Amino acid sequence: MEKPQTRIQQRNQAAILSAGLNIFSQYGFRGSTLDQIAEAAGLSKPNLLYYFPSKEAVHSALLARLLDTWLDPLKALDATGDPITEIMGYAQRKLALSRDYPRESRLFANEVLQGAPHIAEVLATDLKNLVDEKAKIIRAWSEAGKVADVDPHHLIFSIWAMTQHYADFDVQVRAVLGDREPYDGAAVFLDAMYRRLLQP
Amino acid sequence: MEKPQTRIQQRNQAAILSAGLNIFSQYGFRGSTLDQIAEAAGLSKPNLLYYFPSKEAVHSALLARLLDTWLDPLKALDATGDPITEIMGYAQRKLALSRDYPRESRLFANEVLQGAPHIAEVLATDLKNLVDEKAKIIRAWSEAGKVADVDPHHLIFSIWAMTQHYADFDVQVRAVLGDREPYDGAAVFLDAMYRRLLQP
DNA sequence: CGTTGGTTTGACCAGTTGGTCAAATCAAGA
DNA sequence: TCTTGATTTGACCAACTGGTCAAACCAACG
Repeated sequence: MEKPQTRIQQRNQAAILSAGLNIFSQYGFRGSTLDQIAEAAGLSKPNLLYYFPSKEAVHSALLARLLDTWLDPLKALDATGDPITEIMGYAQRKLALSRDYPRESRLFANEVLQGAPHIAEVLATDLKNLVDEKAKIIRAWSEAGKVADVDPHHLIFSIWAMTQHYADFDVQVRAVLGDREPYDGAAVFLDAMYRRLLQP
Repeated sequence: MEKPQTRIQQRNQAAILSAGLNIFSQYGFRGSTLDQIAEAAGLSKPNLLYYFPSKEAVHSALLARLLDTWLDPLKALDATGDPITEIMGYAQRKLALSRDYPRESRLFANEVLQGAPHIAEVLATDLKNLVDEKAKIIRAWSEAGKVADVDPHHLIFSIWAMTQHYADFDVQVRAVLGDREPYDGAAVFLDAMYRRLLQP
Protein backbone atom coordinates (compact mmCIF):
# COMPACT_ATOMS: atom_id res chain seq x y z
CA MET A 1 0.00 0.00 0.00
CA GLU A 2 2.88 2.36 0.74
CA LYS A 3 3.94 4.15 -2.39
CA PRO A 4 7.70 4.42 -2.61
CA GLN A 5 8.51 8.11 -2.22
CA THR A 6 10.84 9.90 -4.58
CA ARG A 7 13.66 11.96 -3.16
CA ILE A 8 11.89 15.13 -4.24
CA GLN A 9 8.76 14.12 -2.36
CA GLN A 10 10.70 13.44 0.80
CA ARG A 11 12.54 16.72 0.59
CA ASN A 12 9.45 18.82 -0.12
CA GLN A 13 7.19 17.14 2.39
CA ALA A 14 9.84 17.62 5.05
CA ALA A 15 10.26 21.26 4.05
CA ILE A 16 6.51 21.84 4.24
CA LEU A 17 6.18 20.22 7.65
CA SER A 18 9.12 22.18 8.98
CA ALA A 19 7.74 25.43 7.61
CA GLY A 20 4.26 24.56 8.86
CA LEU A 21 5.59 23.94 12.34
CA ASN A 22 7.28 27.33 12.37
CA ILE A 23 4.26 29.21 11.14
CA PHE A 24 1.46 27.35 12.91
CA SER A 25 3.24 27.40 16.27
CA GLN A 26 3.72 31.14 15.95
CA TYR A 27 0.38 32.30 14.63
CA GLY A 28 -2.05 29.47 15.36
CA PHE A 29 -4.07 27.62 12.74
CA ARG A 30 -6.33 30.42 11.58
CA GLY A 31 -3.63 33.01 11.92
CA SER A 32 -1.36 31.18 9.49
CA THR A 33 -1.73 31.37 5.73
CA LEU A 34 -0.79 28.91 3.03
CA ASP A 35 1.24 31.61 1.31
CA GLN A 36 3.31 32.11 4.46
CA ILE A 37 3.96 28.39 4.82
CA ALA A 38 4.71 27.94 1.12
CA GLU A 39 7.17 30.80 1.14
CA ALA A 40 8.88 29.51 4.26
CA ALA A 41 9.16 26.11 2.58
CA GLY A 42 10.56 27.66 -0.59
CA LEU A 43 7.62 26.52 -2.72
CA SER A 44 4.74 28.11 -4.56
CA LYS A 45 1.29 27.73 -3.02
CA PRO A 46 -0.05 25.41 -5.74
CA ASN A 47 3.09 23.34 -5.38
CA LEU A 48 2.51 22.99 -1.67
CA LEU A 49 -1.04 21.89 -2.37
CA TYR A 50 0.40 19.25 -4.71
CA TYR A 51 1.91 17.55 -1.66
CA PHE A 52 -0.82 18.19 0.90
CA PRO A 53 -4.46 18.39 -0.15
CA SER A 54 -5.30 21.28 2.19
CA LYS A 55 -4.13 23.55 4.96
CA GLU A 56 -5.84 21.27 7.46
CA ALA A 57 -3.86 18.32 6.13
CA VAL A 58 -0.55 19.99 6.93
CA HIS A 59 -1.79 20.87 10.38
CA SER A 60 -3.11 17.39 11.06
CA ALA A 61 0.10 15.77 9.90
CA LEU A 62 2.04 17.94 12.34
CA LEU A 63 -0.28 17.19 15.25
CA ALA A 64 -0.19 13.45 14.57
CA ARG A 65 3.60 13.43 14.49
CA LEU A 66 3.68 15.54 17.64
CA LEU A 67 1.40 13.42 19.80
CA ASP A 68 3.75 10.44 19.85
CA THR A 69 6.75 12.52 20.85
CA TRP A 70 4.67 14.22 23.45
CA LEU A 71 3.47 11.11 25.23
CA ASP A 72 6.71 9.14 25.08
CA PRO A 73 8.24 10.53 28.28
CA LEU A 74 5.17 9.52 30.28
CA LYS A 75 5.08 6.06 28.68
CA ALA A 76 8.62 5.58 29.90
CA LEU A 77 7.55 5.91 33.54
CA ASP A 78 8.35 2.46 34.85
CA ALA A 79 6.36 0.71 37.59
CA THR A 80 9.37 -1.36 38.58
CA GLY A 81 11.79 1.54 38.95
CA ASP A 82 12.50 3.62 42.02
CA PRO A 83 9.35 5.74 42.56
CA ILE A 84 10.88 9.11 43.26
CA THR A 85 13.55 8.67 40.59
CA GLU A 86 10.92 7.69 38.05
CA ILE A 87 8.64 10.66 38.69
CA MET A 88 11.44 13.16 38.84
CA GLY A 89 12.95 11.65 35.73
CA TYR A 90 9.67 12.18 33.97
CA ALA A 91 9.57 15.82 35.00
CA GLN A 92 13.11 16.41 33.78
CA ARG A 93 12.44 14.63 30.47
CA LYS A 94 9.38 16.76 29.96
CA LEU A 95 11.35 19.91 30.75
CA ALA A 96 13.99 18.90 28.21
CA LEU A 97 11.24 18.46 25.67
CA SER A 98 10.08 22.03 26.30
CA ARG A 99 13.61 23.29 25.97
CA ASP A 100 14.44 21.37 22.80
CA TYR A 101 11.06 21.48 21.06
CA PRO A 102 9.40 24.77 22.00
CA ARG A 103 7.64 25.05 18.63
CA GLU A 104 5.98 21.70 19.13
CA SER A 105 4.92 22.75 22.60
CA ARG A 106 3.35 25.93 21.30
CA LEU A 107 1.62 24.12 18.45
CA PHE A 108 0.05 21.83 21.01
CA ALA A 109 -0.81 24.72 23.31
CA ASN A 110 -2.51 26.61 20.50
CA GLU A 111 -4.57 23.57 19.66
CA VAL A 112 -5.71 22.86 23.23
CA LEU A 113 -6.31 26.53 23.99
CA GLN A 114 -8.84 26.71 21.19
CA GLY A 115 -10.71 23.72 22.51
CA ALA A 116 -8.64 20.97 20.87
CA PRO A 117 -10.96 20.72 17.84
CA HIS A 118 -8.66 18.30 16.02
CA ILE A 119 -7.49 16.10 18.88
CA ALA A 120 -10.34 16.06 21.40
CA GLU A 121 -10.85 12.39 20.55
CA VAL A 122 -7.24 11.40 21.24
CA LEU A 123 -7.21 13.33 24.51
CA ALA A 124 -10.32 11.59 25.77
CA THR A 125 -9.11 8.10 24.81
CA ASP A 126 -5.39 7.52 24.33
CA LEU A 127 -4.20 10.29 26.63
CA LYS A 128 -6.77 9.57 29.32
CA ASN A 129 -5.97 5.84 29.28
CA LEU A 130 -2.25 6.46 29.52
CA VAL A 131 -2.64 8.91 32.37
CA ASP A 132 -5.07 6.67 34.23
CA GLU A 133 -2.64 3.78 33.91
CA LYS A 134 0.33 5.76 35.20
CA ALA A 135 -1.82 7.33 37.92
CA LYS A 136 -2.60 3.85 39.17
CA ILE A 137 1.11 3.10 39.44
CA ILE A 138 1.73 6.28 41.39
CA ARG A 139 -1.22 5.61 43.64
CA ALA A 140 0.20 2.16 44.42
CA TRP A 141 3.51 3.75 45.28
CA SER A 142 1.93 6.16 47.71
CA GLU A 143 -0.18 3.42 49.29
CA ALA A 144 3.02 1.47 49.77
CA GLY A 145 4.44 4.51 51.53
CA LYS A 146 7.11 5.04 48.89
CA VAL A 147 5.95 8.51 47.85
CA ALA A 148 3.80 11.07 49.62
CA ASP A 149 0.05 10.78 49.33
CA VAL A 150 -0.91 13.24 46.59
CA ASP A 151 -3.53 13.01 43.85
CA PRO A 152 -1.63 11.38 40.96
CA HIS A 153 -3.68 13.12 38.27
CA HIS A 154 -2.99 16.55 39.65
CA LEU A 155 0.63 15.58 40.13
CA ILE A 156 0.86 14.82 36.42
CA PHE A 157 -0.99 18.04 35.55
CA SER A 158 1.52 19.95 37.63
CA ILE A 159 4.41 18.45 35.68
CA TRP A 160 2.75 19.35 32.40
CA ALA A 161 1.96 22.85 33.59
CA MET A 162 5.37 23.69 34.98
CA THR A 163 7.37 22.31 32.09
CA GLN A 164 5.24 23.59 29.22
CA HIS A 165 5.05 27.00 30.85
CA TYR A 166 8.69 27.60 29.99
CA ALA A 167 8.06 26.91 26.30
CA ASP A 168 4.59 28.39 25.89
CA PHE A 169 5.15 31.54 27.93
CA ASP A 170 8.74 31.92 26.86
CA VAL A 171 8.50 35.63 26.10
CA GLN A 172 6.96 36.35 29.48
CA VAL A 173 9.51 34.26 31.35
CA ARG A 174 12.39 35.94 29.55
CA ALA A 175 10.88 39.39 29.97
CA VAL A 176 10.77 38.86 33.73
CA LEU A 177 14.14 37.10 34.09
CA GLY A 178 16.01 39.67 32.03
CA ASP A 179 19.09 38.03 30.59
CA ARG A 180 19.21 35.00 32.86
CA GLU A 181 18.77 31.62 31.19
CA PRO A 182 15.35 30.19 32.16
CA TYR A 183 16.03 26.49 31.87
CA ASP A 184 18.96 26.22 34.25
CA GLY A 185 17.04 27.67 37.15
CA ALA A 186 13.95 25.74 36.10
CA ALA A 187 15.67 22.38 36.33
CA VAL A 188 17.00 23.17 39.79
CA PHE A 189 13.64 24.45 40.96
CA LEU A 190 11.72 21.45 39.62
CA ASP A 191 14.16 19.10 41.28
CA ALA A 192 13.76 20.77 44.66
CA MET A 193 10.01 21.08 44.30
CA TYR A 194 9.26 17.47 43.45
CA ARG A 195 11.86 16.07 45.82
CA ARG A 196 10.15 17.83 48.70
CA LEU A 197 6.65 17.08 47.50
CA LEU A 198 7.18 13.39 46.98
CA GLN A 199 9.20 12.60 50.10
CA PRO A 200 6.86 10.28 52.03
CA MET B 1 -10.91 65.61 28.89
CA GLU B 2 -13.31 62.74 29.68
CA LYS B 3 -16.39 62.98 27.52
CA PRO B 4 -19.51 62.16 29.50
CA GLN B 5 -20.79 58.87 28.10
CA THR B 6 -24.43 58.39 27.22
CA ARG B 7 -26.25 55.33 28.54
CA ILE B 8 -26.28 53.87 25.04
CA GLN B 9 -22.52 54.23 24.76
CA GLN B 10 -21.99 52.52 28.06
CA ARG B 11 -24.30 49.66 27.18
CA ASN B 12 -22.87 49.08 23.72
CA GLN B 13 -19.23 49.40 24.68
CA ALA B 14 -19.81 46.92 27.48
CA ALA B 15 -21.59 44.56 25.09
CA ILE B 16 -18.76 44.78 22.58
CA LEU B 17 -16.08 44.13 25.19
CA SER B 18 -18.01 41.20 26.58
CA ALA B 19 -18.54 39.72 23.14
CA GLY B 20 -14.93 40.40 22.21
CA LEU B 21 -13.74 38.58 25.29
CA ASN B 22 -15.82 35.56 24.38
CA ILE B 23 -14.67 35.43 20.78
CA PHE B 24 -11.03 36.46 21.14
CA SER B 25 -10.41 34.07 24.03
CA GLN B 26 -11.87 31.23 22.01
CA TYR B 27 -10.34 31.81 18.58
CA GLY B 28 -7.39 34.10 19.15
CA PHE B 29 -6.95 37.49 17.53
CA ARG B 30 -6.59 36.49 13.91
CA GLY B 31 -9.09 33.66 14.28
CA SER B 32 -11.82 36.05 15.36
CA THR B 33 -13.84 38.17 12.95
CA LEU B 34 -15.58 41.47 13.46
CA ASP B 35 -18.81 39.92 12.19
CA GLN B 36 -18.65 37.28 14.91
CA ILE B 37 -18.04 39.84 17.61
CA ALA B 38 -20.69 42.20 16.29
CA GLU B 39 -23.28 39.45 16.16
CA ALA B 40 -22.40 38.26 19.67
CA ALA B 41 -22.79 41.84 20.85
CA GLY B 42 -26.13 42.21 19.09
CA LEU B 43 -24.88 44.95 16.79
CA SER B 44 -24.14 45.35 13.11
CA LYS B 45 -20.51 45.48 12.07
CA PRO B 46 -20.55 49.17 11.07
CA ASN B 47 -22.24 49.93 14.35
CA LEU B 48 -19.49 48.17 16.25
CA LEU B 49 -16.93 50.21 14.33
CA TYR B 50 -18.78 53.31 15.42
CA TYR B 51 -17.72 52.56 19.00
CA PHE B 52 -14.25 51.13 18.38
CA PRO B 53 -12.14 52.37 15.48
CA SER B 54 -10.79 48.91 14.61
CA LYS B 55 -10.57 45.25 15.54
CA GLU B 56 -7.24 45.96 17.19
CA ALA B 57 -8.83 48.63 19.35
CA VAL B 58 -11.30 46.15 20.84
CA HIS B 59 -8.51 43.71 21.50
CA SER B 60 -6.26 46.32 23.07
CA ALA B 61 -9.04 47.58 25.30
CA LEU B 62 -9.60 44.06 26.58
CA LEU B 63 -5.91 43.44 27.24
CA ALA B 64 -5.52 46.75 29.04
CA ARG B 65 -8.48 45.99 31.30
CA LEU B 66 -7.17 42.49 31.90
CA LEU B 67 -3.65 43.38 32.98
CA ASP B 68 -4.77 45.16 36.13
CA THR B 69 -6.96 42.30 37.27
CA TRP B 70 -4.18 39.89 36.50
CA LEU B 71 -1.51 41.56 38.58
CA ASP B 72 -3.66 42.46 41.57
CA PRO B 73 -3.24 39.15 43.44
CA LEU B 74 0.53 39.46 43.32
CA LYS B 75 0.42 43.11 44.37
CA ALA B 76 -1.46 41.98 47.45
CA LEU B 77 1.46 39.83 48.63
CA ASP B 78 2.39 41.59 51.85
CA ALA B 79 5.92 41.78 53.20
CA THR B 80 4.64 42.15 56.74
CA GLY B 81 2.37 39.12 56.69
CA ASP B 82 3.17 35.54 57.61
CA PRO B 83 5.44 34.28 54.79
CA ILE B 84 3.91 30.89 54.13
CA THR B 85 0.37 32.21 54.50
CA GLU B 86 1.13 35.05 52.10
CA ILE B 87 2.58 32.86 49.36
CA MET B 88 -0.06 30.19 49.66
CA GLY B 89 -2.73 32.85 49.73
CA TYR B 90 -1.36 34.22 46.49
CA ALA B 91 -1.48 30.79 44.87
CA GLN B 92 -5.06 30.24 45.97
CA ARG B 93 -6.12 33.71 44.80
CA LYS B 94 -4.54 33.03 41.42
CA LEU B 95 -6.30 29.67 41.20
CA ALA B 96 -9.61 31.35 41.97
CA LEU B 97 -8.90 33.80 39.17
CA SER B 98 -8.43 30.92 36.75
CA ARG B 99 -11.66 29.33 37.94
CA ASP B 100 -13.73 32.50 37.79
CA TYR B 101 -12.17 34.20 34.77
CA PRO B 102 -11.09 31.44 32.39
CA ARG B 103 -11.80 33.58 29.33
CA GLU B 104 -9.45 36.29 30.55
CA SER B 105 -6.81 33.66 31.21
CA ARG B 106 -7.10 32.28 27.70
CA LEU B 107 -7.05 35.74 26.15
CA PHE B 108 -3.81 36.38 27.96
CA ALA B 109 -2.41 32.96 27.03
CA ASN B 110 -3.21 33.51 23.37
CA GLU B 111 -1.42 36.82 23.45
CA VAL B 112 1.73 35.56 25.15
CA LEU B 113 1.82 32.38 23.06
CA GLN B 114 2.04 34.44 19.92
CA GLY B 115 4.96 36.41 21.28
CA ALA B 116 3.00 39.07 23.20
CA PRO B 117 3.07 41.53 20.27
CA HIS B 118 0.75 43.98 22.04
CA ILE B 119 2.04 43.78 25.61
CA ALA B 120 5.74 42.96 25.35
CA GLU B 121 6.47 46.43 26.69
CA VAL B 122 4.32 46.01 29.80
CA LEU B 123 5.80 42.60 30.52
CA ALA B 124 9.35 43.91 30.38
CA THR B 125 8.63 46.91 32.58
CA ASP B 126 5.58 46.83 34.89
CA LEU B 127 5.43 43.07 35.26
CA LYS B 128 9.18 42.63 35.64
CA ASN B 129 9.35 45.38 38.25
CA LEU B 130 6.48 43.94 40.25
CA VAL B 131 7.92 40.44 40.17
CA ASP B 132 11.41 41.64 41.06
CA GLU B 133 10.00 43.56 44.00
CA LYS B 134 8.05 40.59 45.34
CA ALA B 135 10.95 38.25 44.66
CA LYS B 136 13.08 40.41 46.92
CA ILE B 137 10.54 40.02 49.71
CA ILE B 138 10.52 36.25 49.31
CA ARG B 139 14.29 36.11 49.18
CA ALA B 140 14.42 38.03 52.44
CA TRP B 141 12.01 35.54 53.98
CA SER B 142 14.13 32.60 52.97
CA GLU B 143 17.31 34.28 54.18
CA ALA B 144 15.57 34.81 57.52
CA GLY B 145 14.83 31.08 57.54
CA LYS B 146 11.09 31.62 57.38
CA VAL B 147 10.59 29.79 54.09
CA ALA B 148 12.72 27.23 52.28
CA ASP B 149 15.51 28.47 50.06
CA VAL B 150 14.08 28.37 46.53
CA ASP B 151 14.53 30.74 43.61
CA PRO B 152 11.71 33.26 44.09
CA HIS B 153 11.31 33.94 40.37
CA HIS B 154 10.81 30.31 39.54
CA LEU B 155 8.51 29.96 42.52
CA ILE B 156 6.30 32.67 41.06
CA PHE B 157 6.50 31.09 37.60
CA SER B 158 5.35 27.82 39.11
CA ILE B 159 2.31 29.48 40.63
CA TRP B 160 1.44 31.08 37.31
CA ALA B 161 1.98 27.82 35.46
CA MET B 162 -0.02 25.59 37.75
CA THR B 163 -2.98 27.90 38.16
CA GLN B 164 -3.31 29.06 34.57
CA HIS B 165 -2.97 25.49 33.36
CA TYR B 166 -6.43 24.71 34.71
CA ALA B 167 -7.99 27.54 32.69
CA ASP B 168 -5.88 27.40 29.53
CA PHE B 169 -5.79 23.62 29.15
CA ASP B 170 -9.30 23.16 30.48
CA VAL B 171 -10.38 20.74 27.75
CA GLN B 172 -7.34 18.56 28.29
CA VAL B 173 -7.73 18.52 32.04
CA ARG B 174 -11.39 17.63 31.78
CA ALA B 175 -10.74 15.00 29.10
CA VAL B 176 -8.31 13.26 31.44
CA LEU B 177 -10.29 13.67 34.65
CA GLY B 178 -13.54 12.44 33.13
CA ASP B 179 -16.42 13.87 35.14
CA ARG B 180 -14.47 14.90 38.23
CA GLU B 181 -14.38 18.61 39.02
CA PRO B 182 -10.85 19.93 38.36
CA TYR B 183 -10.73 22.84 40.76
CA ASP B 184 -11.52 21.00 43.99
CA GLY B 185 -8.61 18.61 43.58
CA ALA B 186 -6.44 21.42 42.29
CA ALA B 187 -6.88 23.52 45.41
CA VAL B 188 -6.03 20.58 47.65
CA PHE B 189 -3.00 19.66 45.55
CA LEU B 190 -1.66 23.21 45.42
CA ASP B 191 -2.03 23.53 49.15
CA ALA B 192 -0.09 20.33 49.80
CA MET B 193 2.53 21.14 47.20
CA TYR B 194 3.43 24.63 48.39
CA ARG B 195 3.14 23.78 52.06
CA ARG B 196 5.77 21.08 51.61
CA LEU B 197 7.92 23.16 49.29
CA LEU B 198 8.01 26.23 51.47
CA GLN B 199 8.50 24.57 54.87
CA PRO B 200 12.00 25.76 55.89
C1' DC C 1 16.24 10.62 -28.51
C1' DG C 2 11.50 10.18 -27.13
C1' DT C 3 8.20 9.07 -24.00
C1' DT C 4 6.16 8.85 -19.64
C1' DG C 5 4.95 10.26 -15.24
C1' DG C 6 6.16 13.14 -11.62
C1' DT C 7 6.66 18.22 -10.68
C1' DT C 8 5.91 23.23 -11.00
C1' DT C 9 3.53 27.34 -12.05
C1' DG C 10 0.68 31.50 -13.67
C1' DA C 11 -3.78 32.70 -13.99
C1' DC C 12 -7.82 32.43 -11.95
C1' DC C 13 -11.99 31.99 -8.75
C1' DA C 14 -15.35 32.42 -5.12
C1' DG C 15 -15.80 33.45 -0.41
C1' DT C 16 -14.31 36.12 3.48
C1' DT C 17 -12.51 40.02 5.95
C1' DG C 18 -11.60 44.65 7.92
C1' DG C 19 -13.13 48.84 7.05
C1' DT C 20 -15.80 53.07 4.66
C1' DC C 21 -19.62 56.09 3.67
C1' DA C 22 -23.72 58.46 2.77
C1' DA C 23 -28.12 58.22 4.08
C1' DA C 24 -31.67 57.01 7.32
C1' DT C 25 -33.28 56.81 12.04
C1' DC C 26 -33.67 57.98 16.73
C1' DA C 27 -33.41 60.46 21.37
C1' DA C 28 -33.81 64.39 24.00
C1' DG C 29 -33.47 69.10 25.13
C1' DA C 30 -35.13 73.86 23.81
C1' DT D 1 -43.03 70.33 18.18
C1' DC D 2 -38.67 71.05 16.18
C1' DT D 3 -33.96 70.76 15.90
C1' DT D 4 -29.59 68.91 16.71
C1' DG D 5 -26.43 65.54 17.48
C1' DA D 6 -25.98 60.79 18.47
C1' DT D 7 -26.90 56.23 16.56
C1' DT D 8 -27.72 52.69 13.09
C1' DT D 9 -27.55 50.50 8.72
C1' DG D 10 -27.35 48.75 3.74
C1' DA D 11 -24.41 48.93 0.13
C1' DC D 12 -20.03 48.83 -1.04
C1' DC D 13 -14.81 48.09 -1.61
C1' DA D 14 -10.07 46.47 -1.85
C1' DA D 15 -7.19 43.09 -0.01
C1' DC D 16 -6.63 38.55 1.22
C1' DT D 17 -7.52 33.56 1.54
C1' DG D 18 -7.89 28.62 0.46
C1' DG D 19 -8.15 26.15 -3.35
C1' DT D 20 -8.45 24.80 -8.70
C1' DC D 21 -6.73 23.86 -13.25
C1' DA D 22 -4.70 23.51 -17.58
C1' DA D 23 -0.50 24.02 -19.35
C1' DA D 24 4.37 23.92 -19.03
C1' DC D 25 8.47 21.81 -17.32
C1' DC D 26 11.68 18.31 -16.04
C1' DA D 27 13.97 13.85 -14.76
C1' DA D 28 14.86 9.39 -15.90
C1' DC D 29 14.48 5.29 -18.20
C1' DG D 30 13.99 2.44 -22.38
